Amino acid sequence: MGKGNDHKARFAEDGHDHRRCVAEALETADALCAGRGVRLTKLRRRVLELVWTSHAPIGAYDVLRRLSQEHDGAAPPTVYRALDFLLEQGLIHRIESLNAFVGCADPAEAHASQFLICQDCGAAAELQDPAINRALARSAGSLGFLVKDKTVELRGLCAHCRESGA
Amino acid sequence: MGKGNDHKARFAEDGHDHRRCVAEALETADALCAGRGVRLTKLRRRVLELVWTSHAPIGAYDVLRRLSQEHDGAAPPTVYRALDFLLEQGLIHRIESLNAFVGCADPAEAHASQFLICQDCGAAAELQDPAINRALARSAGSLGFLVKDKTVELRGLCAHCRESGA
DNA sequence: ATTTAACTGTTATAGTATATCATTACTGTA
DNA sequence: TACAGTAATGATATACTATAACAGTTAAAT
Repeated sequence: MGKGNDHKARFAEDGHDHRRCVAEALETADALCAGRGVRLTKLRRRVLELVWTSHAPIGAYDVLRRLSQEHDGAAPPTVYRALDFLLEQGLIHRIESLNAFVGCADPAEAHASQFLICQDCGAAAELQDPAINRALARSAGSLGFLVKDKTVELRGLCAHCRESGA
Repeated sequence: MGKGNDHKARFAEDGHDHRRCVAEALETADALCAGRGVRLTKLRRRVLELVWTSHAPIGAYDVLRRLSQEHDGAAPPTVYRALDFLLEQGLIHRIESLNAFVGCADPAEAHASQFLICQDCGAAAELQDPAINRALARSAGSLGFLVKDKTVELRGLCAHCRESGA
């Protein structure tokens, strides 16, 4: 997961080894948190794993349902606190139009990301297209608007679902 | 904890006559709905007026609170149905990152819009920048993704609030 | 005037998120 | 090691957002 080489969207159907993919994300998170002096506790790490394990963006209450199977007394704040930590550390993203969360493909650098969300298979692909960011920055800048945070979410059909379905 | 949508601010158009602005939006809506053969009922029209009057994005339950003052038995479905109709007709937009609704500045043509949302004054300015749409279309198209719906929301500080405050 | 479809009323409930205070666990320091 | 201070988690309650389901009413078109 180097930083320069990952600007292409990847949908779940690409046939990658998702177990390996999750394991790598967790290792990356361990290293990042250690380097930053913040604590990726057992609970937070497990929530991150649950988010990553889901192919598609997953809701907080779905995380809670899974966590509850192994963790007595898990309650909404248990999950939301962990998710908040992971968001702060850039380890996951929140998808506003779905009220759901997804693992960040490139957590080493803070970044505003863009998502392509397939309405058929539910997968979300993360983009970081500089051309989009340039266009947004130009437009906002021309109005004197100081951008602090961006939400860019495109919903539709991924290439795979276009072919196989509709 | 009521969210208080009594925001003063309207950026990009400081000092406009908002009463007039609302009246014009309602007239436009009347004409559009008549032309389309759909019914802008008294209730729907009043909800549209409440959304426009707020000027900053307003939540469904804030609309409900105001509607209840004049309309016995108003309940969540009362408001959500009206909002759904207005969304379908393109008379309002939903802002995903706020769970709130705002009047559409140009309802005559269906369009995906972009928003600049000021975190200080709460106002939302609607953009329709072709350069942003081109960048989005190119990026999605290059991955074979068929875009059906777009959410573009930039949060930060409007020019006015940048100067006067933070 | 009657039929039919659209709209609204009403109650209940699902889904998403946070406030608050008590308790436990970690970190640094004497 | 013992202690104090801070961070994290437990636990309960509640707020906020949205929809389901069915009954009753109104408007439009025959």
